[in-house]
Amino acid sequence: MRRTKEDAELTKQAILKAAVDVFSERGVAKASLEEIARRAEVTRGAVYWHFKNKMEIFDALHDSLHTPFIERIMEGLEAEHPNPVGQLQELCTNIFLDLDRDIQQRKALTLFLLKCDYSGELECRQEEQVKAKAIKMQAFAGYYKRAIKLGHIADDISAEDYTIAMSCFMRGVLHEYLEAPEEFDMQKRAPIIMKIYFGGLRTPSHS
Amino acid sequence: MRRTKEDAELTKQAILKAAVDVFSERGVAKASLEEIARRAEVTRGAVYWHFKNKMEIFDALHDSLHTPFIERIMEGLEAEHPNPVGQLQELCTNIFLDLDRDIQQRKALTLFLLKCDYSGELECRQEEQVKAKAIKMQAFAGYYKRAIKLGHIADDISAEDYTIAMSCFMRGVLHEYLEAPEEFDMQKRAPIIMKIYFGGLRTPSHS
DNA sequence: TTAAAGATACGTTCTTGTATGTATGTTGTC
DNA sequence: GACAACATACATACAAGAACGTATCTTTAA
Repeated sequence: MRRTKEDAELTKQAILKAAVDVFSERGVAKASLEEIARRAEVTRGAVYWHFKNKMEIFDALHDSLHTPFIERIMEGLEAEHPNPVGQLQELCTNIFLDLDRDIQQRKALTLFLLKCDYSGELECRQEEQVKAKAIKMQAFAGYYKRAIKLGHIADDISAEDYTIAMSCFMRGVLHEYLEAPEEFDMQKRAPIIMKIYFGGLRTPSHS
Repeated sequence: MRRTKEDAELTKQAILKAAVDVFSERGVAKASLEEIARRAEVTRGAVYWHFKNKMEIFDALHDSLHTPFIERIMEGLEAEHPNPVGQLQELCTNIFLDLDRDIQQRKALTLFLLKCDYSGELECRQEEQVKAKAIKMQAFAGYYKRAIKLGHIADDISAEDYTIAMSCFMRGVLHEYLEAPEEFDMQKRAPIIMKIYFGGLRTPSHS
């Protein structure tokens, strides 16, 4: 038994770690607190001590794993770059290369994208996602606006549409990759498919 | 009570229709057969008469809705076209425009992509998906091979990579759209984002 | 000693699968 | 074409298990 505050924190982290595994294997809906507790080598009593219910565990995971991922994306966009499209391409490539190396982060993202549906109880969570997404989209759009102004990309399409298209592409890559990471060979493929996507955007004089 | 063969078929269809709704609202995992029966205005007895269990209902839905969708994609690719990339662009655009008009099909696709996770019992189903996908990818790759041979697109990238990139893009569009169909405005947006993606692929002399 | 940290025990709800009942169609036979 | 014999198409009832949430111990750090 763990009784110090530090040990209690360890227990909590063990529960969260076990939750990631069980959620991943069974899917969030069919995961039972009993199995999570067993994997963390505690009883359900400990789980209920640290968390109100399954959703609160999910929330805790979301905050500790998904949110940082989004923030990291934002972060990379802060510096003003002379070649916005090139910067986006590089950023996106690196995001996927890094993701391919970080198993823990990959597990978490798989969870949020593939292993749960946001209907019913989790519906409320989606609103926050929408809000966070709007901010992200705005940041991206800023870069496309600059690219248009600089004449790097065609100006008969709005920055918003460029952003949406890119967002779709990124999301699709994420899904295809996470569904079968071993077969995707991200290290080799990321630079290529990013080149296919972003390389095509530039006007002939700037490619 | 319905007793003739025709009426029994109506009952079965009613159950399937109800299942789509309940699956969509609760998610596949948390949907109960009791609720499906209630919506179809029958009892669980009827459900168990027509289907062995929840998974068999899911399979029936999958066969009746997802498979035709895939076949339709394949179909459009049979005719040999002088401008493969243009044909792909048109096909993809039309797929999304049609999907935006067909609520029933949209509901079903939402189900398979957003409302269920394929871990646990549904895992076996994924193998079929993988097989079907391989066939689809091969068909698509054929078109890119032709485009490369015709000099329409850069030849320093393989047809397979072009296909994967496209597949990612399409999937991303699907997800982004299905997550909030009302806000996406597919009718206006589909031609634009397809132009962004496919327009960029062509070599300067062929755009 | 007292309150945090967790184990144990219990009651309840939900869902599933199956067993059984029953009214209605269907088919073959004379 | 009518009626027995059977199959269909459900409804109802029941048993069993899983999972949940809570209430009640137990132990130990502070």
